[in-house]
Amino acid sequence: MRFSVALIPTLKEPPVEAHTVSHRLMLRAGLIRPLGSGIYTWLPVGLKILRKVEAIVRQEMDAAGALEVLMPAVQPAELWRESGRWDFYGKELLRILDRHEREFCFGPTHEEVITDLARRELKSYRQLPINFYQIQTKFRDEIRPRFGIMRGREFLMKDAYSFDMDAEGLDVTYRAMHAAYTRIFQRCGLGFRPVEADTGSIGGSSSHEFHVLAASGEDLIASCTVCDYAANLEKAASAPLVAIGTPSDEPMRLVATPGKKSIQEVSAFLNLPESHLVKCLVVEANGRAHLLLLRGDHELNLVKAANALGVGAVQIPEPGRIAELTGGLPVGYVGPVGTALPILADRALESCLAFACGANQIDHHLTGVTWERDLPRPAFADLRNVQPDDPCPRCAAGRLRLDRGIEVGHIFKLGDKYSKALNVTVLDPEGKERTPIMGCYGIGVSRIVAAAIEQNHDDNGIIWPVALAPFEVEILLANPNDPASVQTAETLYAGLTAMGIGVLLDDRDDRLGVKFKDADLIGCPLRVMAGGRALKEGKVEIQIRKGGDPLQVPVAEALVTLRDMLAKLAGEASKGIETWTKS
RNA sequence: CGGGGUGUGGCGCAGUCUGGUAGCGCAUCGGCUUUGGGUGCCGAGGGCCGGAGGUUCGAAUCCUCUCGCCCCGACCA
Repeated sequence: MRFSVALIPTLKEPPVEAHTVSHRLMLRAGLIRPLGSGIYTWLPVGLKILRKVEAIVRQEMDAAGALEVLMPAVQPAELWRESGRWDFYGKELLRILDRHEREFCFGPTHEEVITDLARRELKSYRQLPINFYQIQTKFRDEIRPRFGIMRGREFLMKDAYSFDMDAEGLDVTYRAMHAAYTRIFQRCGLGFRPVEADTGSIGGSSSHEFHVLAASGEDLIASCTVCDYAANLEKAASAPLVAIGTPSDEPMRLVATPGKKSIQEVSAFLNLPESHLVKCLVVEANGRAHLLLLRGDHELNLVKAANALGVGAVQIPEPGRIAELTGGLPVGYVGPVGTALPILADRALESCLAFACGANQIDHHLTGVTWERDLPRPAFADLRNVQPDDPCPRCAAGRLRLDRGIEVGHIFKLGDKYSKALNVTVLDPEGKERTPIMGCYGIGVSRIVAAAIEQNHDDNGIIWPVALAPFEVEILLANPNDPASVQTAETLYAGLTAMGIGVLLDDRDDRLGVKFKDADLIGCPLRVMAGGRALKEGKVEIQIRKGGDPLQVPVAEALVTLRDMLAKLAGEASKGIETWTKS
């Protein structure tokens, strides 16, 4: 591509609303332009990157035996009523009416459509297992779109849906998808990590998320410093903690704590570490109030709480509502001793010797509270978020660390939720009707582009991994009015193109400084200077975008050198990944 | 959805409080200059000041409504 005739509208300054690195750089490098909240046009260079990701995903899905289809983006409400999701899905679902006022939605996902296809086309166990995928634009009307492409409303997604006869078959398919995803992210040159995820209310047996590790990631993931254990924060567990607490021969005592409500305040006032306090949280689940107990220095995990209480979700009531539920108690003094509410305590409290907590009396706390002596042992469950340095639940030696990640892939055993609701059956070898079980597997194709930038950039711009770069090489034509420079640049351009290497030729009649700045911004892995100082000695200058000293090579050797350097860069990228992923 | 902010040429902003008919930088176009890190100088084009209504002799500026966009909130009692 020639810069002079392309549309690559780079910007010195991005619009104010862009805050995250990838959003700013995508706008500045001329990859995308916004059209509305959370919706973007992909400009020529941006689209090249998107297509590279798409090609890698497609190749690996095909290699894993999945079959590509393309389903409608617009789906009839009828189908969603059948699965029960029309009323359940909420405002994220963009609902539209056609000219006959019939209801449709713009698909945020395609379980219904694929399951409908399956019930029409799948008749026999001989057709199974089968796995369909598509790469398609989705629309989810996010509460708050942000971070540009990262959390847009419209986005490009690869989604796949598998059908197996039984759980053993699904296991095989699931593992194949796990392996395919690993290859996809490796080939993209990204530092990533597969982590265990909560299966939530759908209740499947397995779920993994694939996260690109980046400081700006929206999600927290926990991983063991020794073994392979890794899970997202919703799911991550800890091995039992060592017992802490004050000696238990102290009697329980009522202490006046006027105006001291927060754990921090009470801890300072009573001169006790926060870990020796118990945090008492009133929550509501399916209209029933519960008292949840946590160690003072621990945080409640709402997903775990919902799982432990066997409900879809738990709510934190407003302070006024809490007062109603506790007989007029202001928040801060609620406690487990003498409460009428059912109690569920976090596991970390199981071994607590004695603790301080609210006294169910305004401006008072209890100290030296001891299980059995002062109150019966409640039910225990894992309710908290793990913290850095918690012991690993898998191995004896490991400790957990927390990192930020961007979720770019998710694989999930669905079970028979949709195949049952839409009545998919196939005949088994005995001629009996059976309901296949499903898995679903998503990749945020457009999100990968943003995630790659979050992970690979410097102050001057993007640094593309070779596999995703819109062009592997950018040629800077030093001076378009100098015939020798032009000839060198054109020869390189033709040569690289003939070798199948993507190349951007900056042939604009502009100052070199401008070209340098734009080249850094756009971030092609290699930059070649045609003309200038080097050419006076019959050489071109090659610069690796990642850094290092520029290399001077004779013009005649330039093509071979560039090809070899690219191969080396691509190789380094995938080697780096192996050390990241461990497993 | 709740709270806050903001809307002035393509981008970044000033002007709004204290009403008098719109300005700066970048970008664009023309000319000269410069030519290894966003050159310098001269000149030009481009804005019904988000929209509607109102107050006023007069509204970017004041009032009402409306739309867009951005930020914060949905654990720490």
